[in-house]
Amino acid sequence: MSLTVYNTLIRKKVPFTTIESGRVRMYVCGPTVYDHAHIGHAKLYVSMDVILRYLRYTGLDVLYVQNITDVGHLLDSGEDRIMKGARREQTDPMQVVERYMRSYMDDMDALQNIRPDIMPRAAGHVPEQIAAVEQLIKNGNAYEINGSVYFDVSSFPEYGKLSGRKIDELQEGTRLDVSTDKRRPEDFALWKRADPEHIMRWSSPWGEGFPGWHIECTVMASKYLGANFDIHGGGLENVFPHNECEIAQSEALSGKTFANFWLHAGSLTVSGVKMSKSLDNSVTIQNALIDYPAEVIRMFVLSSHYRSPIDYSKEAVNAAYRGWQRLTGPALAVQQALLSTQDSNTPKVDFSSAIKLTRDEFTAAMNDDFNAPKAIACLFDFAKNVNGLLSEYPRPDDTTLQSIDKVYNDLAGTVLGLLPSNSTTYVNHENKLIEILVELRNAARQQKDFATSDSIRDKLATAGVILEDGLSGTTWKTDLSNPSD
RNA sequence: GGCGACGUGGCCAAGUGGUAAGGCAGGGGCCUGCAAAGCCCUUAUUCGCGGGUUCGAAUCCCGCCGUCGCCUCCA
Repeated sequence: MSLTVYNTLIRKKVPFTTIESGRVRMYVCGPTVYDHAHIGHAKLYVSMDVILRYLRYTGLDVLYVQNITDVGHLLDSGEDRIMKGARREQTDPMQVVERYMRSYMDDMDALQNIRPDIMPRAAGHVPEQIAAVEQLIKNGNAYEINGSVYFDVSSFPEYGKLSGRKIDELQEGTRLDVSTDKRRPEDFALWKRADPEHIMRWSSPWGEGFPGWHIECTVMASKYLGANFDIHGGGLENVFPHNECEIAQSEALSGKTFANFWLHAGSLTVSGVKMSKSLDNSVTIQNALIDYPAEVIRMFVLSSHYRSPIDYSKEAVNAAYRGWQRLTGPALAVQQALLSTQDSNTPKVDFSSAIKLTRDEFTAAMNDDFNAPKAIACLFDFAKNVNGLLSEYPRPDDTTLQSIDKVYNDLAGTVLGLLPSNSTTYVNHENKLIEILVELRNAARQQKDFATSDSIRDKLATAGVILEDGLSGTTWKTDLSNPSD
Protein backbone atom coordinates (compact mmCIF):
# COMPACT_ATOMS: atom_id res chain seq x y z
CA MET A 1 0.00 0.00 0.00
CA SER A 2 1.31 3.39 -0.86
CA LEU A 3 0.95 6.76 0.80
CA THR A 4 -2.13 8.87 0.25
CA VAL A 5 -2.41 12.43 1.54
CA TYR A 6 -5.19 14.96 1.82
CA ASN A 7 -4.37 17.87 -0.47
CA THR A 8 -6.12 21.08 0.57
CA LEU A 9 -5.75 22.35 -2.99
CA ILE A 10 -8.22 19.82 -4.36
CA ARG A 11 -9.91 18.86 -1.06
CA LYS A 12 -9.35 15.19 -1.63
CA LYS A 13 -7.17 12.38 -0.44
CA VAL A 14 -4.89 11.43 -3.33
CA PRO A 15 -1.84 9.20 -3.90
CA PHE A 16 1.34 10.99 -2.94
CA THR A 17 3.81 11.44 -5.79
CA THR A 18 7.12 13.23 -5.87
CA ILE A 19 8.53 15.49 -8.55
CA GLU A 20 11.87 13.75 -8.41
CA SER A 21 11.94 10.03 -7.68
CA GLY A 22 12.88 9.28 -4.06
CA ARG A 23 13.18 12.95 -3.15
CA VAL A 24 10.76 15.29 -1.36
CA ARG A 25 11.06 19.03 -1.09
CA MET A 26 9.00 20.31 1.82
CA TYR A 27 8.31 23.81 3.14
CA VAL A 28 6.51 24.71 6.34
CA CYS A 29 5.65 28.24 7.44
CA GLY A 30 7.65 29.10 10.54
CA PRO A 31 6.85 31.42 13.43
CA THR A 32 7.11 35.16 13.84
CA VAL A 33 9.65 35.41 16.63
CA TYR A 34 8.48 38.16 18.95
CA ASP A 35 7.42 36.10 21.98
CA HIS A 36 7.78 32.60 23.41
CA ALA A 37 6.19 29.84 21.35
CA HIS A 38 2.88 28.47 22.65
CA ILE A 39 1.22 25.08 22.51
CA GLY A 40 -0.54 26.03 19.29
CA HIS A 41 2.90 26.09 17.72
CA ALA A 42 3.60 22.75 19.38
CA LYS A 43 0.53 21.23 17.74
CA LEU A 44 1.47 22.48 14.27
CA TYR A 45 5.15 21.63 14.37
CA VAL A 46 4.79 18.24 16.03
CA SER A 47 2.22 17.37 13.37
CA MET A 48 4.61 18.42 10.61
CA ASP A 49 7.51 16.69 12.35
CA VAL A 50 5.74 13.36 12.28
CA ILE A 51 4.96 13.83 8.60
CA LEU A 52 8.65 14.52 7.99
CA ARG A 53 9.73 11.58 10.13
CA TYR A 54 7.38 9.17 8.40
CA LEU A 55 8.41 10.28 4.90
CA ARG A 56 12.03 9.68 5.86
CA TYR A 57 11.14 6.37 7.51
CA THR A 58 9.71 5.15 4.21
CA GLY A 59 13.07 5.86 2.62
CA LEU A 60 12.39 9.21 0.99
CA ASP A 61 15.13 11.81 0.99
CA VAL A 62 13.37 14.89 2.38
CA LEU A 63 14.74 18.40 2.17
CA TYR A 64 12.85 20.30 4.87
CA VAL A 65 12.79 24.09 4.90
CA GLN A 66 11.10 26.20 7.56
CA ASN A 67 11.40 29.96 7.63
CA ILE A 68 11.79 32.34 10.55
CA THR A 69 9.77 35.53 10.23
CA ASP A 70 11.83 38.30 11.72
CA VAL A 71 10.66 41.36 9.86
CA GLY A 72 7.97 43.51 11.34
CA HIS A 73 4.43 42.42 10.71
CA LEU A 74 1.52 44.28 12.06
CA LEU A 75 -0.86 43.49 14.87
CA ASP A 76 -4.53 44.32 14.56
CA SER A 77 -3.75 47.59 16.26
CA GLY A 78 -1.46 48.43 13.37
CA GLU A 79 1.56 47.98 15.59
CA ASP A 80 4.63 46.04 14.58
CA ARG A 81 4.88 42.77 16.52
CA ILE A 82 8.59 42.93 16.91
CA MET A 83 8.62 46.58 17.79
CA LYS A 84 6.06 45.81 20.43
CA GLY A 85 8.32 43.12 21.82
CA ALA A 86 11.26 45.49 21.77
CA ARG A 87 9.40 48.16 23.67
CA ARG A 88 8.11 45.63 26.20
CA GLU A 89 11.61 44.44 26.89
CA GLN A 90 13.32 47.78 26.33
CA THR A 91 15.74 46.32 23.88
CA ASP A 92 16.68 46.34 20.22
CA PRO A 93 14.28 44.72 17.70
CA MET A 94 16.89 42.36 16.33
CA GLN A 95 17.78 41.37 19.88
CA VAL A 96 14.13 40.45 20.40
CA VAL A 97 14.27 38.40 17.24
CA GLU A 98 17.41 36.54 18.33
CA ARG A 99 16.07 35.90 21.81
CA TYR A 100 12.80 34.40 20.66
CA MET A 101 14.24 32.54 17.74
CA ARG A 102 16.53 30.73 20.17
CA SER A 103 13.64 30.20 22.55
CA TYR A 104 11.62 28.72 19.70
CA MET A 105 14.42 26.40 18.70
CA ASP A 106 14.95 25.32 22.30
CA ASP A 107 11.24 24.50 22.53
CA MET A 108 11.29 22.54 19.28
CA ASP A 109 14.36 20.62 20.42
CA ALA A 110 12.70 19.87 23.75
CA LEU A 111 9.65 18.54 21.91
CA GLN A 112 11.96 16.20 19.95
CA ASN A 113 11.11 17.86 16.66
CA ILE A 114 13.76 17.19 14.06
CA ARG A 115 15.37 20.45 13.01
CA PRO A 116 14.64 21.66 9.51
CA ASP A 117 17.54 21.33 7.09
CA ILE A 118 17.38 25.02 6.28
CA MET A 119 15.85 27.79 8.40
CA PRO A 120 16.05 30.92 6.27
CA ARG A 121 15.25 34.27 7.88
CA ALA A 122 13.14 36.86 6.18
CA ALA A 123 15.43 39.72 7.21
CA GLY A 124 18.31 37.92 5.53
CA HIS A 125 16.43 37.76 2.22
CA VAL A 126 15.31 41.33 1.69
CA PRO A 127 17.23 41.79 -1.61
CA GLU A 128 15.56 38.67 -3.02
CA GLN A 129 12.17 39.92 -1.88
CA ILE A 130 12.74 43.32 -3.50
CA ALA A 131 13.76 41.58 -6.72
CA ALA A 132 10.60 39.48 -6.64
CA VAL A 133 8.43 42.56 -6.13
CA GLU A 134 10.18 44.35 -9.01
CA GLN A 135 9.55 41.37 -11.25
CA LEU A 136 5.88 41.28 -10.29
CA ILE A 137 5.54 44.94 -11.22
CA LYS A 138 7.22 44.23 -14.57
CA ASN A 139 4.90 41.29 -15.15
CA GLY A 140 1.91 43.52 -14.60
CA ASN A 141 0.82 41.78 -11.40
CA ALA A 142 1.63 44.61 -9.00
CA TYR A 143 1.54 48.37 -8.70
CA GLU A 144 3.30 50.96 -6.56
CA ILE A 145 1.48 53.72 -4.70
CA ASN A 146 3.06 56.14 -2.20
CA GLY A 147 6.06 53.94 -1.49
CA SER A 148 4.04 50.76 -1.02
CA VAL A 149 3.55 47.98 -3.56
CA TYR A 150 0.40 45.92 -3.82
CA PHE A 151 -0.41 42.73 -5.67
CA ASP A 152 -3.21 43.23 -8.18
CA VAL A 153 -5.47 40.28 -7.41
CA SER A 154 -7.47 40.78 -10.59
CA SER A 155 -4.32 39.95 -12.59
CA PHE A 156 -4.30 36.40 -11.26
CA PRO A 157 -7.53 34.63 -12.28
CA GLU A 158 -6.82 31.56 -10.13
CA TYR A 159 -6.77 33.63 -6.95
CA GLY A 160 -8.92 31.76 -4.43
CA LYS A 161 -8.22 28.26 -5.70
CA LEU A 162 -6.71 27.07 -2.42
CA SER A 163 -9.19 28.57 0.02
CA GLY A 164 -12.28 28.33 -2.20
CA ARG A 165 -12.92 32.02 -1.82
CA LYS A 166 -14.28 34.21 -4.55
CA ILE A 167 -13.08 37.76 -4.65
CA ASP A 168 -16.51 39.31 -4.94
CA GLU A 169 -17.73 37.38 -1.91
CA LEU A 170 -15.09 38.67 0.45
CA GLN A 171 -16.37 40.91 3.14
CA GLU A 172 -13.80 43.57 3.31
CA GLY A 173 -12.37 45.18 6.37
CA THR A 174 -13.85 42.80 8.93
CA ARG A 175 -10.69 42.90 10.96
CA LEU A 176 -8.56 45.74 9.72
CA ASP A 177 -9.40 49.03 8.15
CA VAL A 178 -8.88 48.85 4.43
CA SER A 179 -5.79 50.74 3.38
CA THR A 180 -6.80 53.76 1.36
CA ASP A 181 -3.84 53.28 -0.96
CA LYS A 182 -5.07 50.05 -2.46
CA ARG A 183 -6.96 50.03 -5.74
CA ARG A 184 -9.16 47.24 -4.54
CA PRO A 185 -9.68 46.04 -0.96
CA GLU A 186 -8.68 42.49 -1.89
CA ASP A 187 -5.24 43.52 -3.14
CA PHE A 188 -2.50 42.67 -0.66
CA ALA A 189 0.80 44.27 0.26
CA LEU A 190 4.09 43.13 -1.25
CA TRP A 191 6.07 46.01 0.17
CA LYS A 192 5.03 48.57 2.77
CA ARG A 193 6.32 52.08 3.18
CA ALA A 194 7.83 52.53 6.65
CA ASP A 195 6.39 55.28 8.77
CA PRO A 196 9.00 57.51 10.45
CA GLU A 197 8.66 55.71 13.78
CA HIS A 198 9.00 52.27 12.22
CA ILE A 199 12.33 50.80 13.32
CA MET A 200 12.61 47.79 11.01
CA ARG A 201 13.23 49.32 7.58
CA TRP A 202 15.19 48.66 4.44
CA SER A 203 16.02 50.72 1.37
CA SER A 204 14.13 49.81 -1.75
CA PRO A 205 13.38 51.25 -5.19
CA TRP A 206 10.19 52.61 -3.58
CA GLY A 207 11.90 54.25 -0.62
CA GLU A 208 12.39 52.97 2.92
CA GLY A 209 10.07 50.18 3.89
CA PHE A 210 9.65 46.55 4.79
CA PRO A 211 8.40 43.45 2.96
CA GLY A 212 4.82 42.21 3.03
CA TRP A 213 4.00 39.11 5.04
CA HIS A 214 3.51 36.68 2.17
CA ILE A 215 6.43 37.51 -0.09
CA GLU A 216 9.09 36.03 2.20
CA CYS A 217 7.67 32.52 1.90
CA THR A 218 7.44 32.83 -1.88
CA VAL A 219 11.04 33.96 -2.13
CA MET A 220 12.61 31.60 0.38
CA ALA A 221 10.68 28.52 -0.70
CA SER A 222 11.65 29.01 -4.34
CA LYS A 223 15.23 29.87 -3.47
CA TYR A 224 15.85 26.68 -1.52
CA LEU A 225 13.34 24.27 -3.06
CA GLY A 226 12.75 25.57 -6.57
CA ALA A 227 9.75 27.29 -8.12
CA ASN A 228 7.83 24.01 -8.07
CA PHE A 229 8.22 21.71 -5.07
CA ASP A 230 6.37 18.86 -3.40
CA ILE A 231 4.85 19.78 -0.03
CA HIS A 232 3.83 23.04 1.57
CA GLY A 233 2.63 22.66 5.15
CA GLY A 234 1.13 25.06 7.62
CA GLY A 235 -1.72 25.82 9.95
CA LEU A 236 -5.30 25.70 8.74
CA GLU A 237 -5.85 29.30 9.81
CA ASN A 238 -3.19 30.38 7.32
CA VAL A 239 -4.92 28.98 4.27
CA PHE A 240 -6.43 32.39 3.75
CA PRO A 241 -4.97 34.86 3.23
CA HIS A 242 -1.36 33.78 3.67
CA ASN A 243 -1.12 30.59 1.62
CA GLU A 244 -3.53 31.89 -1.01
CA CYS A 245 -1.36 34.96 -1.49
CA GLU A 246 1.80 32.88 -1.61
CA ILE A 247 0.34 30.91 -4.50
CA ALA A 248 -0.72 34.05 -6.37
CA GLN A 249 2.69 35.70 -6.07
CA SER A 250 4.71 32.59 -6.76
CA GLU A 251 2.76 31.39 -9.75
CA ALA A 252 2.50 34.89 -11.23
CA LEU A 253 6.27 35.09 -10.84
CA SER A 254 7.34 31.72 -12.21
CA GLY A 255 4.44 30.54 -14.32
CA LYS A 256 4.79 27.18 -12.59
CA THR A 257 2.66 25.42 -9.99
CA PHE A 258 4.01 26.49 -6.59
CA ALA A 259 3.55 23.50 -4.27
CA ASN A 260 1.98 20.25 -5.51
CA PHE A 261 0.59 19.20 -2.13
CA TRP A 262 -0.80 21.50 0.54
CA LEU A 263 -0.98 19.92 4.00
CA HIS A 264 -2.74 21.81 6.76
CA ALA A 265 -2.86 21.07 10.47
CA GLY A 266 -5.98 21.85 12.47
CA SER A 267 -5.80 24.58 15.04
CA LEU A 268 -5.65 24.32 18.80
CA THR A 269 -7.98 25.84 21.34
CA VAL A 270 -7.54 26.08 25.10
CA SER A 271 -10.57 24.87 27.02
CA GLY A 272 -12.69 25.49 23.94
CA VAL A 273 -11.50 28.93 22.91
CA LYS A 274 -8.70 30.27 20.80
CA MET A 275 -5.61 31.39 22.64
CA SER A 276 -5.14 35.11 22.75
CA LYS A 277 -3.26 37.60 24.80
CA SER A 278 -6.42 39.52 25.61
CA LEU A 279 -8.12 36.44 27.05
CA ASP A 280 -4.96 35.63 28.98
CA ASN A 281 -5.34 31.94 28.18
CA SER A 282 -2.08 31.54 26.30
CA VAL A 283 0.02 28.55 27.35
CA THR A 284 3.66 28.65 26.38
CA ILE A 285 5.50 25.47 25.48
CA GLN A 286 7.91 26.22 28.32
CA ASN A 287 5.04 26.23 30.81
CA ALA A 288 3.50 23.08 29.37
CA LEU A 289 6.88 21.37 29.73
CA ILE A 290 6.94 22.19 33.43
CA ASP A 291 3.77 20.15 33.88
CA TYR A 292 4.42 17.34 31.42
CA PRO A 293 7.28 15.47 29.77
CA ALA A 294 7.79 16.50 26.15
CA GLU A 295 6.73 13.07 24.94
CA VAL A 296 3.37 13.54 26.63
CA ILE A 297 2.78 16.77 24.73
CA ARG A 298 3.59 14.85 21.55
CA MET A 299 1.27 12.04 22.62
CA PHE A 300 -1.50 14.55 23.21
CA VAL A 301 -0.99 16.15 19.80
CA LEU A 302 -0.79 12.81 18.02
CA SER A 303 -3.85 11.38 19.73
CA SER A 304 -6.02 13.10 17.15
CA HIS A 305 -5.50 13.38 13.41
CA TYR A 306 -3.26 16.26 12.33
CA ARG A 307 -6.05 17.92 10.32
CA SER A 308 -8.49 17.87 13.25
CA PRO A 309 -8.72 20.70 15.71
CA ILE A 310 -7.76 19.83 19.29
CA ASP A 311 -8.61 21.36 22.58
CA TYR A 312 -5.92 21.70 25.23
CA SER A 313 -7.21 20.94 28.70
CA LYS A 314 -5.79 19.42 31.84
CA GLU A 315 -8.12 16.44 31.50
CA ALA A 316 -7.13 15.75 27.89
CA VAL A 317 -3.40 16.00 28.53
CA ASN A 318 -3.64 13.94 31.70
CA ALA A 319 -5.39 11.22 29.71
CA ALA A 320 -2.61 11.43 27.13
CA TYR A 321 -0.10 11.13 29.97
CA ARG A 322 -1.67 7.94 31.27
CA GLY A 323 -1.92 6.56 27.76
CA TRP A 324 1.71 7.39 27.07
CA GLN A 325 2.77 5.55 30.20
CA ARG A 326 0.80 2.53 29.09
CA LEU A 327 2.30 2.68 25.61
CA THR A 328 5.92 3.07 26.65
CA GLY A 329 5.79 0.90 29.80
CA PRO A 330 6.50 -2.38 27.99
CA ALA A 331 9.17 -0.69 25.84
CA LEU A 332 11.10 0.23 28.98
CA ALA A 333 10.41 -3.13 30.58
CA VAL A 334 11.91 -4.89 27.56
CA GLN A 335 15.03 -2.76 27.81
CA GLN A 336 15.37 -3.54 31.49
CA ALA A 337 14.78 -7.23 30.93
CA LEU A 338 17.58 -7.28 28.38
CA LEU A 339 19.97 -6.13 31.12
CA SER A 340 19.48 -9.39 32.98
CA THR A 341 21.04 -12.58 31.65
CA GLN A 342 18.89 -14.97 29.72
CA ASP A 343 17.91 -18.13 31.59
CA SER A 344 19.68 -21.17 30.13
CA ASN A 345 16.47 -23.13 29.67
CA THR A 346 14.41 -20.24 28.32
CA PRO A 347 11.98 -21.62 25.79
CA LYS A 348 12.19 -19.83 22.47
CA VAL A 349 8.92 -18.07 21.75
CA ASP A 350 7.67 -17.16 18.33
CA PHE A 351 6.51 -13.57 18.51
CA SER A 352 7.20 -12.81 14.87
CA SER A 353 3.58 -12.79 13.72
CA ALA A 354 2.61 -10.18 16.33
CA ILE A 355 5.57 -8.09 15.26
CA LYS A 356 4.73 -8.36 11.59
CA LEU A 357 1.08 -7.52 12.24
CA THR A 358 2.03 -4.45 14.25
CA ARG A 359 4.44 -3.19 11.62
CA ASP A 360 1.97 -3.81 8.80
CA GLU A 361 -0.97 -2.15 10.52
CA PHE A 362 1.13 0.76 11.71
CA THR A 363 2.39 1.37 8.17
CA ALA A 364 -1.10 1.08 6.71
CA ALA A 365 -2.36 3.68 9.20
CA MET A 366 0.45 6.12 8.49
CA ASN A 367 0.07 5.57 4.74
CA ASP A 368 -3.51 6.77 5.09
CA ASP A 369 -2.79 10.49 5.35
CA PHE A 370 -0.49 10.08 8.36
CA ASN A 371 -3.16 8.65 10.62
CA ALA A 372 -1.14 8.79 13.82
CA PRO A 373 -4.07 8.07 16.20
CA LYS A 374 -4.74 4.83 14.39
CA ALA A 375 -1.03 4.02 14.32
CA ILE A 376 -0.91 4.59 18.07
CA ALA A 377 -3.87 2.24 18.52
CA CYS A 378 -1.77 -0.44 16.79
CA LEU A 379 0.97 0.19 19.33
CA PHE A 380 -1.54 -0.17 22.18
CA ASP A 381 -2.49 -3.58 20.85
CA PHE A 382 1.18 -4.43 20.60
CA ALA A 383 1.76 -3.23 24.17
CA LYS A 384 -0.94 -5.60 25.37
CA ASN A 385 0.77 -8.52 23.64
CA VAL A 386 4.19 -7.56 24.97
CA ASN A 387 2.86 -7.15 28.51
CA GLY A 388 1.44 -10.65 28.31
CA LEU A 389 4.73 -12.01 27.10
CA LEU A 390 6.72 -10.22 29.80
CA SER A 391 4.51 -11.55 32.58
CA GLU A 392 5.69 -15.07 31.83
CA TYR A 393 8.56 -16.61 33.74
CA PRO A 394 11.36 -17.02 32.83
CA ARG A 395 11.59 -13.98 30.64
CA PRO A 396 11.60 -14.36 26.82
CA ASP A 397 14.85 -15.03 25.00
CA ASP A 398 17.17 -12.20 23.97
CA THR A 399 16.42 -12.50 20.26
CA THR A 400 12.69 -12.02 20.83
CA LEU A 401 13.23 -9.10 23.19
CA GLN A 402 15.62 -7.45 20.77
CA SER A 403 13.14 -7.66 17.92
CA ILE A 404 10.44 -6.15 20.16
CA ASP A 405 12.86 -3.42 21.17
CA LYS A 406 13.44 -2.73 17.48
CA VAL A 407 9.71 -2.31 16.85
CA TYR A 408 9.45 0.25 19.64
CA ASN A 409 12.55 2.06 18.47
CA ASP A 410 11.37 2.23 14.86
CA LEU A 411 7.68 3.02 15.30
CA ALA A 412 7.25 4.70 18.68
CA GLY A 413 10.77 6.19 18.55
CA THR A 414 11.92 7.05 15.04
CA VAL A 415 8.51 7.77 13.51
CA LEU A 416 6.45 9.20 16.38
CA GLY A 417 9.17 10.41 18.73
CA LEU A 418 7.32 9.09 21.77
CA LEU A 419 10.04 7.10 23.53
CA PRO A 420 11.46 8.75 26.65
CA SER A 421 14.68 10.56 25.96
CA ASN A 422 16.09 9.61 29.37
CA SER A 423 16.33 5.85 29.48
CA THR A 424 16.37 4.03 32.79
CA THR A 425 18.89 1.63 31.29
CA TYR A 426 21.64 4.23 30.88
CA VAL A 427 24.71 3.43 32.92
CA ASN A 428 25.21 6.49 35.07
CA HIS A 429 25.67 7.33 38.73
CA GLU A 430 22.03 8.06 39.45
CA ASN A 431 20.73 4.87 37.90
CA LYS A 432 23.44 2.87 39.64
CA LEU A 433 22.41 4.30 43.01
CA ILE A 434 18.79 3.45 42.37
CA GLU A 435 19.76 -0.11 41.51
CA ILE A 436 21.74 -0.42 44.77
CA LEU A 437 18.66 0.67 46.72
CA VAL A 438 16.55 -1.84 44.81
CA GLU A 439 19.03 -4.58 45.75
CA LEU A 440 18.93 -3.57 49.43
CA ARG A 441 15.15 -3.56 49.36
CA ASN A 442 15.00 -7.00 47.79
CA ALA A 443 17.34 -8.32 50.47
CA ALA A 444 14.94 -6.98 53.10
CA ARG A 445 11.98 -8.51 51.29
CA GLN A 446 13.63 -11.91 51.25
CA GLN A 447 13.94 -11.68 55.03
CA LYS A 448 10.29 -10.58 55.17
CA ASP A 449 11.39 -7.25 56.62
CA PHE A 450 8.55 -5.44 54.91
CA ALA A 451 8.83 -2.38 57.09
CA THR A 452 12.27 -1.69 55.62
CA SER A 453 11.38 -2.68 52.07
CA ASP A 454 8.22 -0.57 52.02
CA SER A 455 10.09 2.35 53.50
CA ILE A 456 12.67 2.20 50.70
CA ARG A 457 9.90 1.98 48.11
CA ASP A 458 7.97 4.91 49.61
CA LYS A 459 11.04 7.11 49.89
CA LEU A 460 12.07 6.41 46.33
CA ALA A 461 8.52 7.30 45.26
CA THR A 462 8.86 10.75 46.84
CA ALA A 463 11.93 11.19 44.62
CA GLY A 464 9.89 10.19 41.58
CA VAL A 465 11.20 6.64 41.28
CA ILE A 466 8.47 4.01 41.06
CA LEU A 467 9.32 0.38 41.83
CA GLU A 468 7.38 -2.53 40.37
CA ASP A 469 7.86 -6.11 41.51
CA GLY A 470 7.49 -8.78 38.86
CA LEU A 471 8.23 -12.47 38.53
CA SER A 472 11.54 -11.78 36.80
CA GLY A 473 12.61 -9.21 39.41
CA THR A 474 11.98 -5.61 40.29
CA THR A 475 11.89 -2.92 37.64
CA TRP A 476 11.73 0.82 38.13
CA LYS A 477 10.68 3.90 36.25
CA THR A 478 10.70 7.63 36.83
CA ASP A 479 7.54 9.63 37.30
CA LEU A 480 8.49 13.15 38.25
CA SER A 481 5.26 14.85 37.27
CA ASN A 482 1.92 14.49 38.87
CA PRO A 483 -0.79 14.07 36.24
CA SER A 484 -3.58 14.51 38.76
CA ASP A 485 -2.82 18.18 39.34
C1' G B 1 -23.22 37.61 4.88
C1' G B 2 -19.27 34.31 2.52
C1' C B 3 -15.52 30.35 2.85
C1' G B 4 -13.71 26.25 5.61
C1' A B 5 -13.21 22.59 9.52
C1' C B 6 -15.72 19.84 13.04
C1' G B 7 -20.14 17.36 15.74
C1' U B 8 -19.19 9.24 17.40
C1' G B 9 -20.19 6.17 24.94
C1' G B 10 -18.81 10.16 31.25
C1' C B 11 -14.10 12.38 28.57
C1' C B 12 -10.52 12.01 24.23
C1' A B 13 -10.79 9.60 19.60
C1' A B 14 -10.39 6.06 14.82
C1' G B 15 -13.73 4.69 11.35
C1' U B 16 -16.15 7.64 3.79
C1' G B 17 -21.51 1.82 1.98
C1' G B 18 -21.47 -4.20 5.05
C1' U B 19 -23.40 -4.02 10.48
C1' A B 20 -19.29 0.90 16.06
C1' A B 21 -10.98 0.33 16.75
C1' G B 22 -8.11 2.27 20.64
C1' G B 23 -6.99 5.33 25.06
C1' C B 24 -8.59 7.82 29.75
C1' A B 25 -12.12 7.53 33.68
C1' G B 26 -15.71 3.91 36.25
C1' G B 27 -17.30 -1.27 37.96
C1' G B 28 -16.02 -6.66 38.95
C1' G B 29 -12.22 -10.51 39.16
C1' C B 30 -7.02 -12.53 38.95
C1' C B 31 -1.99 -11.60 40.34
C1' U B 32 0.91 -9.32 44.82
C1' G B 33 3.45 -9.97 51.73
C1' C B 34 1.08 -5.10 50.74
C1' A B 35 1.34 -1.97 46.61
C1' A B 36 2.25 -0.59 41.66
C1' A B 37 2.15 -2.36 36.96
C1' G B 38 -0.12 -6.01 34.20
C1' C B 39 -3.93 -9.59 32.68
C1' C B 40 -9.31 -11.06 32.08
C1' C B 41 -14.41 -9.41 32.05
C1' U B 42 -17.65 -5.07 31.89
C1' U B 43 -19.71 0.32 30.05
C1' A B 44 -22.90 3.18 22.51
C1' U B 45 -28.97 -1.60 19.29
C1' U B 46 -25.99 3.52 18.25
C1' C B 47 -22.83 7.83 15.54
C1' G B 48 -25.99 16.53 16.38
C1' C B 49 -31.39 16.57 14.32
C1' G B 50 -35.05 15.52 10.28
C1' G B 51 -35.94 13.50 5.57
C1' G B 52 -34.12 10.63 1.18
C1' U B 53 -31.11 6.87 -1.88
C1' U B 54 -29.85 1.54 -0.94
C1' C B 55 -30.79 -5.32 0.36
C1' G B 56 -27.72 -2.49 3.78
C1' A B 57 -25.80 4.41 5.91
C1' A B 58 -21.73 7.02 11.30
C1' U B 59 -20.23 6.69 6.19
C1' C B 60 -23.76 8.96 -0.02
C1' C B 61 -27.72 13.07 -1.15
C1' C B 62 -31.03 17.21 0.61
C1' G B 63 -32.54 20.44 4.59
C1' C B 64 -31.80 22.15 9.46
C1' C B 65 -29.10 22.91 14.36
C1' G B 66 -24.61 23.64 17.11
C1' U B 67 -19.15 24.57 18.05
C1' C B 68 -14.68 26.53 16.22
C1' G B 69 -11.58 29.02 12.64
C1' C B 70 -10.82 32.46 8.59
C1' C B 71 -12.60 36.81 5.56
C1' U B 72 -5.82 40.77 3.48
C1' C B 73 0.29 40.93 7.45
C1' C B 74 -2.00 35.24 14.01
C1' A B 75 0.87 28.76 13.62
